[in-house]
Amino acid sequence: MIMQILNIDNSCRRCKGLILTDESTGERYCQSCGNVIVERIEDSRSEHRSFADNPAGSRTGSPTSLAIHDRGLATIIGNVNKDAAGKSLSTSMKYDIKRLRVWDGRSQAHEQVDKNLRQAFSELSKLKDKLALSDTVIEKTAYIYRKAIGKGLVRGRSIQGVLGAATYAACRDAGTPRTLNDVSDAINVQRKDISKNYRMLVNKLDLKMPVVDSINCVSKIASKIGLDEKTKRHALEILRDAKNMEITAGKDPMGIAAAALYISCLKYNVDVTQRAISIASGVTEVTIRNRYKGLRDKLDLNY
DNA sequence: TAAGATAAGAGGGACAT
DNA sequence: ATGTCAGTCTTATCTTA
Repeated sequence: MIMQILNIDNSCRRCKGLILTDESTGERYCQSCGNVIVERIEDSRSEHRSFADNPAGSRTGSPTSLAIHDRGLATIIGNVNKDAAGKSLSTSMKYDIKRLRVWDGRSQAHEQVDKNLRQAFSELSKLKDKLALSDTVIEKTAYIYRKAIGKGLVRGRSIQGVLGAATYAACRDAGTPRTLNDVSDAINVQRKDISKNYRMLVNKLDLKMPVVDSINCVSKIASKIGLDEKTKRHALEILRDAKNMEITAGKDPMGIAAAALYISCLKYNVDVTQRAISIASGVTEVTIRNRYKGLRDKLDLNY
């Protein structure tokens, strides 16, 4: 329902408004009505294929990325004992090159580390699709994962567990609203493991994580259910008041956002059930009710 | 069928031992 | 390091309108 096929002319089906892309969240949304079209961002980097008028083909080589095990910069020392001019090498030179070759091989393989990265980044590209993550988040995830490997934090833990944690951390850092449950479902690792690894990463790598803002959560939920702009705005007002009264601390931001939206729906007589909001937000109905009660009592709302 | 109530259980932070 | 405690959230079940 909320997902629509993207029009060829890049305009919103509902109101013909211009479609914009939010680089940080990877969401494509309508400029005028806020309707989220599809939560996926295509890789907009240059393509690497040869053209008829450029038979040599590669202009720049493959793009370098942290999310490739060797960053796309692999270099191998060949196995032929010839120099650049094709002449055979001297005996002493052959020896030196042999030594080089050994070390080159070792650095290529990086023993376990390189294997680990290969596997991790293959998982990461699957995650990118499942969670509709932007390139920014992917690079950030790869960066965090590399740091974790470098500190030997992956040893004794599952690759997927740590990668999931790195992904979650990258999302938090980029302000892309993905919950532990989102990541957990996508990578098929128990939520508690991701969360445990996430805290470990934050600790050991001294990551500075911004607190999840319930305001970001509102638009995520609202677009999933397809609520209009007016309802959304009122929910944001409720959130602002709630924050001023300091009744949001220690609560799940997603839960607060869900409750604020629910209240907003009641006010404008929008026919949305707690269940619908619960599914869209990933928090249970009970939690929504609790937050709803809390907000209603503290803010003197009479509906 | 949606909303409200209640209880049991899990996980994590704060704090003391 | 380990244990306890208060507070939060989830799951499950029952009642109410």
